[in-house]
Amino acid sequence: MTSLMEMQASRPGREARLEAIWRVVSAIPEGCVATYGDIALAADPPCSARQVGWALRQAHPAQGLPWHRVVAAGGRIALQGPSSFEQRLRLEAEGVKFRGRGVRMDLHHFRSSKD
DNA sequence: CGGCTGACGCCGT
DNA sequence: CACGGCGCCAGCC
Repeated sequence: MTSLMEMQASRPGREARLEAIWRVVSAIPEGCVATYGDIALAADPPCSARQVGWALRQAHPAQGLPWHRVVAAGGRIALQGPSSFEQRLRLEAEGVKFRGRGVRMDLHHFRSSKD
């Protein structure tokens, strides 16, 4: 009996939270970007921006999640190293314009239909 | 239990 | 623009 209870008690929804966040991310249209904070608030239930970063890290490449469309506040690329380069290339391939180090949020910022 | 580390965000200096 | 501090939260040691 502990097995069932333990399953719900020890993991109150690790997977559920991941899916809630992934769902919002996958809804970002091509050529658009959203911030970690946006995703956090749009998720159901809402969470913190940190958790969004955590969720993206847990995601598998095979999921085909558009992780590159998630940027930090102000359009900054939060990833570091080679990954940040890859993210920028992927975004530019979708027609996303940059200004300096960050995305032109005035052109590509996507907001959930609910707002 | 405590401390450290991140794909965060915001505000102050 | 560069730090630095604080809140935030999951994971690891």
